[in-house]
Amino acid sequence: MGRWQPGARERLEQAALDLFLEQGFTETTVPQITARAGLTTRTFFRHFADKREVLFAGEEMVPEQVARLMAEAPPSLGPMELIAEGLAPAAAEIFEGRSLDYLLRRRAVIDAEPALHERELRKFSLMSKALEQGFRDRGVDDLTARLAAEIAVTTFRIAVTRWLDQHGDPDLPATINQTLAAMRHLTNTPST
Amino acid sequence: MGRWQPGARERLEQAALDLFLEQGFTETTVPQITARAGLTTRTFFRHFADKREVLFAGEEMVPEQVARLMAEAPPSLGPMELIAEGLAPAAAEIFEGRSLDYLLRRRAVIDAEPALHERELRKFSLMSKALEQGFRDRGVDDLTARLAAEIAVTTFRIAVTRWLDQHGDPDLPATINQTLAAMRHLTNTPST
DNA sequence: ATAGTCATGGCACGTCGTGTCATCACTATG
DNA sequence: CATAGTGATGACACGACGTGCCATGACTAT
Repeated sequence: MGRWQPGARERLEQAALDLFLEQGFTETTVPQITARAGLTTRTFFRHFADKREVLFAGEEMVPEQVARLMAEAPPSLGPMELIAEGLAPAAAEIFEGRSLDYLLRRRAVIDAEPALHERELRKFSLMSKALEQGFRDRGVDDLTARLAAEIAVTTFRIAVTRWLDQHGDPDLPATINQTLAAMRHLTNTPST
Repeated sequence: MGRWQPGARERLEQAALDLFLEQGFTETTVPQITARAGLTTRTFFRHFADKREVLFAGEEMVPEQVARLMAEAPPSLGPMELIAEGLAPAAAEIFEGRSLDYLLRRRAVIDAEPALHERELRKFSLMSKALEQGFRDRGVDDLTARLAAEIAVTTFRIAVTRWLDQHGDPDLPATINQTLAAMRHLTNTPST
């Protein structure tokens, strides 16, 4: 036993998600969240930079995870090969420990609130920055690194959306492969 | 002469951009902006939904512009052809009337403030939604429409970044073409 | 024991953004 | 000329957000 009830951060996340689902993000105040978690308002802002961040906890490690996975990959892989091979493992690591149900409820809250969508876009932007740096570290030129990073994130985002739309079936790796195949088919269309 | 000094909105935009450059976004308060524009705080929020929006005025018409341009394009064009032909004209219309200097100063402010970057990402997201709908209206299937929309926006964003990095030379249409060519080259790389 | 550490509580405060009503110049209609 | 209507702005109160600062109190190390 600790000096305080342990798991304050997790209690805040749980209380916040529940309240957002019950009565909406805007209608939920920080004091309401902390009251349900048995804490005070000031403590909330010690754990999360702002009210929105409570839905994105744990994602601050994504850039580091991406950097590590890219550094571990065989140096011989080109950008598109790395995307094709690395996206599914990366997704598995990012979503590790979170249930499909949690992801669906979280998405429902985010989709209902433009301010939360904004924050989610920023998280993907940070992920893209990490990918871009990873590609550069592998010797890819600046423009290609930037493009490959954006392609990877876009494929990831669209695949996850489709995967959640179908409640997890087919599985995420298969959906990623389908999405990537569609991307290649589209961009390989002749311009004439 | 009107009953009030005309151009309140424009005065607010100008005062805000100047103050953001002088002392930063966070350090600038809305009363400071309105004082410089000769207005009151309440009036600021009648013109802009929040403090960040003052930097994105006029962009609310982008989705409609995109929809119109896509509807006017020859129906025979496939998604990638439409992107290749339509991106430069779209960019010209979106940036019409804004000087390179204005775009550079605006970007400097946005890049210095994550909250503003978030808002910019949301604007691009809305542009993507409009593109996606436009592709669907042209008979493109859902997945391809989504992918094509994201490809278009990504190409647009990266090209504009590169164009501004080089202070406008080469011109934007040429930079768009280069960026799109690099995108095709990357995605056409064999996976083996 | 005693000092140090660290998550939390409590409080004050500035800023943001909204609801509400008043003002006041101009416009339309008689 | 008179009167009612319109629309942008002013003025004020208020709740919520987010931060700075100091106090508390339980655990830890020596």
